[in-house]
Amino acid sequence: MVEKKNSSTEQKILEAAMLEFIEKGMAGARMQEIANRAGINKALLHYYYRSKDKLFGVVFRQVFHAIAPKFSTIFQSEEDLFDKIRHFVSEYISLIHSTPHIPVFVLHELSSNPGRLSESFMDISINFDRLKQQIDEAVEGGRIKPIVPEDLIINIISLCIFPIIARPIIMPVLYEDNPDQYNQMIERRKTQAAEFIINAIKS
Amino acid sequence: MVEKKNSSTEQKILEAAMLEFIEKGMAGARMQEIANRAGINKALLHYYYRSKDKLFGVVFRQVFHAIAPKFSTIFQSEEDLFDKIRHFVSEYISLIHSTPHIPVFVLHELSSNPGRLSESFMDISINFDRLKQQIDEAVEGGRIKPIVPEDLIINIISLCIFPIIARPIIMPVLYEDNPDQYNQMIERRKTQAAEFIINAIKS
DNA sequence: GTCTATAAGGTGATAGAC
DNA sequence: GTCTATCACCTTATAGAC
Repeated sequence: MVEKKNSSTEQKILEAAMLEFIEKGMAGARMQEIANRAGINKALLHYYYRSKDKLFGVVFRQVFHAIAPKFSTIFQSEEDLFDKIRHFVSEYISLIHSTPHIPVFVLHELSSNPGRLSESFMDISINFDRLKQQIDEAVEGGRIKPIVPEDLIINIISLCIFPIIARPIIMPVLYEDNPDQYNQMIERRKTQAAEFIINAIKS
Repeated sequence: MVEKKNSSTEQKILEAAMLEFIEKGMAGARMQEIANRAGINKALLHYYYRSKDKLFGVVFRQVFHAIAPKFSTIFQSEEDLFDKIRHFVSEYISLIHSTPHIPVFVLHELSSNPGRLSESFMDISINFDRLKQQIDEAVEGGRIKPIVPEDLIINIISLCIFPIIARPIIMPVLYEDNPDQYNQMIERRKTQAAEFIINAIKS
């Protein structure tokens, strides 16, 4: 109780920093703009977080965790394989669609900063074991066509994320810049993408 | 013939600028570093291209054109639908794999710069008409399951590009940072991804 | 904890000699 | 065409008052 507005201010800074970093990236973000968004002074940023680098580190870790752990949660469940795919695709498209800029932000920073941010997913250790096991069993049982489990997982995630991060290209090229048509496509995918995958693998 | 090294220097600058911009993005790129890479002086950059902004504009347009027009070339051909998919997937994965940082660069810049770069694909006008027509015909003829042509196109492209741009995450998470395993997966995809798609749609 | 003022260094761009 | 030297501005970070 010693610091009244401490926790609140610290939180406001973090939220402002997320918006700024996600939108502009580490190199394009400005400490002044973060301060403006948080409604406080620039010097306070350095009081709570020592430097731009430190602040970015906190933001990146938090942002990455916000979209990565969802894998484990659903993939580890004991649902039937096909239902698990349906479930995951629907949930994950919704999640990514609600924060569509995060994946490109993460990929861009990992690209520009090879190595430096690697620890960010060291501690995540996403667990695909149960899903891989299910896929192997389904292959051996003849329920689905032979496929390398990792390949199928990559296909599933690709079909969820890419249509959302590629919106700036898809919308003008395929939908004449009509946002409604684009959003309808995304809605449709929440069920159709899973059926596409299931058709692709079932024997 | 008035300017001896003109064309050569201008070209060296452009190539150096591509490397720098693709790696660091517009905000992170440094004119000094571009000059270093080109083996010339910083002032020369401004002699040939007026400003960082102009130089970036030239680079972005050229980079975007390098990966976008491939769509039309293959998609417009008169191959059978299934063979066209096989053909495109193989060619496009090879192309993207050879310059894996371009898609994230393009998406990041389009994200940070909503509107400003829109003209870049105004003049491209990728032509999906023939492919869409083929898909519609295959649906009506009962050769493939009902699907919206745009949805199938998005699926195809997603399965080609995402596994490559997500390498910084896929390699540590799925392959324990082993590049060989990752590269084998990409090689496998050149044929397997097309079969995955064809299985998904064929009746 | 929060502010104003300012230091210290980097960056895009130009002037002018060769 | 190509270089060196330099300007003007912007950005991170800190000092110090309240």
